[in-house]
Amino acid sequence: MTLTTLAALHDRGDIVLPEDTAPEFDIERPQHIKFGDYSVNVAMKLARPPKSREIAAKISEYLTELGRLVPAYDFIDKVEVAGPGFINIYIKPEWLLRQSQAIIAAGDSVGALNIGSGQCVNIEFVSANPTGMVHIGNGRGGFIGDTLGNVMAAAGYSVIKEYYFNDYGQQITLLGRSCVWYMKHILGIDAGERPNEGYFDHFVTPNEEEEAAADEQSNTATGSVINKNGYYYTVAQRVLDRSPEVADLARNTDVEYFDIIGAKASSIIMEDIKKTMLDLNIHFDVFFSQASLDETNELQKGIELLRNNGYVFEKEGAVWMETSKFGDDKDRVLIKSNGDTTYVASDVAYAYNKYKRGFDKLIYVLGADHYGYIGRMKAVAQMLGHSADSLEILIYQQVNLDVGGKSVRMSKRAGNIVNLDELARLVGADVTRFFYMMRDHNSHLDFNLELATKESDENPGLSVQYAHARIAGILRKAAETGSDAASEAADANMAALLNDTPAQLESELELMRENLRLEEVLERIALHYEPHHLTKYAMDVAAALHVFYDRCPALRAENPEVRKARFALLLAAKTILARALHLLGMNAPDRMERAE
RNA sequence: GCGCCUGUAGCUCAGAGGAUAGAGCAACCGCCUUCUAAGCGGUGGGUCGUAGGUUCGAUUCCUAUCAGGCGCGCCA
Repeated sequence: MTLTTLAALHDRGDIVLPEDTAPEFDIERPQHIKFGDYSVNVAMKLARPPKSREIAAKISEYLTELGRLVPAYDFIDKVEVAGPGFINIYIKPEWLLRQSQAIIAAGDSVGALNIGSGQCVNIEFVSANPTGMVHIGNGRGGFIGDTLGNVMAAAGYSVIKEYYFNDYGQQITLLGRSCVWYMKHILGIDAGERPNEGYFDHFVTPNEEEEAAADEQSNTATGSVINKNGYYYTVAQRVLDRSPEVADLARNTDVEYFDIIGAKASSIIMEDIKKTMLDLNIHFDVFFSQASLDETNELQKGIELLRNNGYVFEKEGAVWMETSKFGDDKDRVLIKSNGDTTYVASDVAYAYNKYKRGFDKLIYVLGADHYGYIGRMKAVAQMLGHSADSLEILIYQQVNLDVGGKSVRMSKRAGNIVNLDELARLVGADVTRFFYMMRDHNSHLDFNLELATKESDENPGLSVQYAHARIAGILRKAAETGSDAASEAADANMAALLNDTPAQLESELELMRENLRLEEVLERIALHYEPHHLTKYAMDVAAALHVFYDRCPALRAENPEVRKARFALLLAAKTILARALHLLGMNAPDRMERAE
């Protein structure tokens, strides 16, 4: 169903197309299968009822003819006109069933597309500063970015996943000062009052101290005693273990030493973050250091480029860029009046660096608190000589804790921050990933830790893995009885299933319809940056598999031809499920072990 | 004050201008001599925040409004 179809009908005088514009229409999958596999609304776009029904009838006749005469259209079973002029197209059952073998043949690359046609895409996500652990809030970008990257790579884009970390500037100094304060406690030196600003664990009260020692979530406790199990205390200890010479520096209060110790602490924290990411199967190709922008002089080059392009001016002793010329709310400072470059200046340099590396598209996955980035960075893209569309910012909404049915914001002050590695340890990486990916990035996420850690029945992600494991179990069983499901499936005659009971055939066709949706789901995700559709899709395939499983025994099929054909369906579904799970960064297990 | 996100079943959420608005969980009723019951079948549950508008057709687009969240630094 294309414009050429319409043109042909126009030429025959069956329908009248508008002279100047190509008609817009949609090909969609109806909600109910009784309306066909595909439905086209072009007739209603061209005219109002009842005229639209006449047009639909003409198109329907034409398509029926095509299906009968043209081999390339022989998948068309029938075409019907319904309602105000819907053209409903039904696919031949046998054709659907036969696709199973193509899916099996595609294997791990099933669903691969070429809509990206090799375009280079840089996806930056997480990018949490190495001054503390990634928690369940700022970790959300990890799942979105990683899954989106996986899907875009499958869709034919050349994808680089990147983590930008800020190892530069005042916060490292602050981290160093905090670290020194803890070191003094460790070394038994008088540490004095705790600095107002910086990175600290919560205190514990004396009677909570023992309890806290046994409880790794001890940062929920507050009191007056230093928490020796607190994260920053342990970081300070690790800095001392690794670099005993800094014990001398800790006695010194000079700022330079804060920077040195801050750098050591930050690299330890960065290692922890990397480990957390690894444990959650969040993969990065590049970890990009902000400090390196200064070392390579790109910080200056970026500013120079903007200056040469005429977007830089001076005001009140500071150097500004005219982002407001490109739709930003206001202009932004690049160099402060004290001579320091701003964080924004680094952003310019970093974008400059990315474009220089040849990326066609820069995608930033950022939290809602970075909303202000959109206008400014799109302006930067244009000032650097690229289109506003070449830079895309995905804003994910905040993650709150769901405590007793109430949404509670995580905060350092409240001491209720839950780290991502804790969550991964409690519920496992696979469930964590699925849980996060069930929601649109635009939606708020209320994280119910209690529920997430509860019995796994409530986690639909496991039902998807179970579907995969179920199939693997059947294949295992087949192998035990000396048969090879794969080779049986390879020479199966899928038409054998057409004699199944209506209920069986229905479930078989439904399974194949779901299997065949993978490509369009991936396309939608890649084009609209909506990776959450993948979890819904995986659940749909799993549900179809479970129904099929209940209705259609394969090993015990009385007819050997039916058995073979069902093996083909099982292998196809297994291929699809494994692919979906892998794109989600999850395991596709061959066995499920009950955690009871 | 201005801008962005959200408001859909008891709960958490899907829903690409289409036909009778869906899923998971929770509740209730069935189904294991069967390839794993982490499953399947069934029942109940909705003024799609509210009010207008555009359209043959609006949960979807526009305007207004209410509610919740976030953002509007020479911080990072």
